[in-house]
Amino acid sequence: MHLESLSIFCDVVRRQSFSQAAAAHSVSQSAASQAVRQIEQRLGVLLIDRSTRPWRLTPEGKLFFQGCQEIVERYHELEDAVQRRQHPSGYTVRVASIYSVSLHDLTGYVDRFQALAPGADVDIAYMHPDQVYERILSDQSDLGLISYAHPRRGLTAIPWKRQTMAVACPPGHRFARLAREQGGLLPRDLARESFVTFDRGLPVRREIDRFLRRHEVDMTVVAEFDNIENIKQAVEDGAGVAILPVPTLRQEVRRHALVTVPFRPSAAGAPLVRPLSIVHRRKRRLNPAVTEFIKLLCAGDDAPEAARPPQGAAASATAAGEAAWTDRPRAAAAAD
Amino acid sequence: MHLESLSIFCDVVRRQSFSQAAAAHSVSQSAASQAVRQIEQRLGVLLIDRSTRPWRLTPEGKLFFQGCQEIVERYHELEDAVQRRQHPSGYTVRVASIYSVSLHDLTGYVDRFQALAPGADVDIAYMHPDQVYERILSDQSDLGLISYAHPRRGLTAIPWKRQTMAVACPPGHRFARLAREQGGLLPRDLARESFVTFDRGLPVRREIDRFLRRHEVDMTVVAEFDNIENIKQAVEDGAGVAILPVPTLRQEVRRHALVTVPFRPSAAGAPLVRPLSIVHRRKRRLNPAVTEFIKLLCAGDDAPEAARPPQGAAASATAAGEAAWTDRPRAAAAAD
DNA sequence: CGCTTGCATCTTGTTTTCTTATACAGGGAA
DNA sequence: TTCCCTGTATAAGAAAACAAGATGCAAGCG
Repeated sequence: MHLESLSIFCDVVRRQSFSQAAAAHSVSQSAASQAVRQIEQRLGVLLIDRSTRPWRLTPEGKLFFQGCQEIVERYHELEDAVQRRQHPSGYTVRVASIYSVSLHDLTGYVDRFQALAPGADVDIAYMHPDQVYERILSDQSDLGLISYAHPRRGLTAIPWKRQTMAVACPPGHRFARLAREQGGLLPRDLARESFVTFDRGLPVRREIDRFLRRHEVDMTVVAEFDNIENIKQAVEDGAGVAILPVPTLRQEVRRHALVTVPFRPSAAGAPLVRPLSIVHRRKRRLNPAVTEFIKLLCAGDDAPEAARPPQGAAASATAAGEAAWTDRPRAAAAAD
Repeated sequence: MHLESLSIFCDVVRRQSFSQAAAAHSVSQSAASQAVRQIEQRLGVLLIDRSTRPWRLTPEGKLFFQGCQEIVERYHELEDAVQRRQHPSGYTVRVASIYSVSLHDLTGYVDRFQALAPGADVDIAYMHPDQVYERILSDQSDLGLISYAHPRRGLTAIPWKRQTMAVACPPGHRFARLAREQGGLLPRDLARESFVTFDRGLPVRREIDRFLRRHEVDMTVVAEFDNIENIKQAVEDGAGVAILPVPTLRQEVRRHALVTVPFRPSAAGAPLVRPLSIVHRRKRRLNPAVTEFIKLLCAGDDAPEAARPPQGAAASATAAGEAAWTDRPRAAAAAD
């Protein structure tokens, strides 16, 4: 019997809901249903009486639930204990992040985390996305922060933030005035504008192109880079405008080197956002500090900038890791 | 994490041997090795220090072993408790057996079992092998006793007995004298003899034919039946001789209706035996009484007749169910 | 030294499990 | 009632996990 199945069963009982338990365990509702059924079949006993609505535990179900709960808990404690013995005291959470997750974003979390878990330490390193994947897979880091996370063999990703993207231009650009006067611009205002953007093949570039195509806007690409810093520099130098995640422009905006011009809400389709994800090794138990840190990252969406969806969709955030995708074979890494 | 893996780990530790633990759990040594390794990988901790010989538990391994042992045990007790609640008291072990496992064989076991477990009851029904499979799969019986068990979807078989086969003939037959004078006959003595045997297509028939072919003996088949009773009757009636499992001839020998003539040990290949197996539903927890009964059947090889291999090969018989095969898709059922 | 024993690893075929899509049932609203 | 909505079960196909056998490798032993 799979301990994970037992855990799901317990969660189903506690929440009185298959679907919620499934979400909390990052599996489909179907999988939760099947997990419970599998236990029942193995035991040859009905644990849940589904004939009544809402369903209830059978007497056997109650008995099993109580025992299960304790067994699952004990096992988790055992794993903790074993891992704790290895790293005798004070965990270090090793985070590998892409450059463009600004330091500023993270320090807040780190401070809160260290307040929360005095013994623990967070060690953040910034690097190219390929290296992030690399370090996670080679177990040099516990967590990775990347954008447009692409499922990969041996990795699990948890959605983290969705950064809205906006047009960046020099303060003197006509768009800057447009932003002041109208509060933003429409996609079609970009038509035939000089455009500094990402290399083809990067996921972010594909997203931007899709966005422009959707709005039937044709821009003039004057330069392509594989990283945000170069793009910002080019825009500062007057090469043209760019579409970038707003939070990455904080510094330049503050020192008035660049201006962000948001898109005004437009009819056609979703706004342009850059999804950031937390990735970690799959099939690998994360130590308690890491789990805690993930929980903090996800829960603490009272974070400064992240563009949150208006409401809803945030429901059922319980365990860190709900709604994670897990890998699928083969994927091409890409910088942005 | 698979509870079975934890259980294997515990067993590996207790026996200080991967291979023995594997055998006790009816899996390959490879599987045991991988199970332990999987735990280690998940924990990111080495449980067994393999650098020394014999290997030893690491400190983490010791810790984990202690906890594991208790968790596994607790879970088993929980399953027991849940199942016990369903069948409030006194189990009935429902056995479905082919006709040719003589009643006599079983009553001894049943008596011993009832002495051992006063509350329990054994309910044996005799039927055609197809029906045995049927009843097991449809959960009408807990255990099945069949010969030449063929892997089937959803079934697990545990080797039980190996009945030596011998020639059966009427007391007046020349073979009877041969048996008295020489203690048995050689396969080639059968050449051109009138032969009553099983239907083509039955596993037992194929075995017999293979045996005769191996010894380059050509017999004259005068009748074919799909069951032992008819064959015995035909031999009694003087239709010819037959090759049958010795234990199935007990009654006829006692009342001097038939004589068994064993084969004298001969060079070419193994002796002719009929393997009997205990089958049960796979992926299904057997209740304690059933487990106990299986253990009794397997351990109690102090049984009257079964032809045991001289020595060795009986090693490592610990848990009931060592060296069981588990199903493989599709199989043709056959009577014998 | 070569042999035997015991564990690890690789490969391969099968089984299991997961996901998506869809069906179905009960409860509530129109 | 009838329709819709919510929540769970089921089906089918795809993906992952698993197990067995073959083989490799290292240590003990004659």
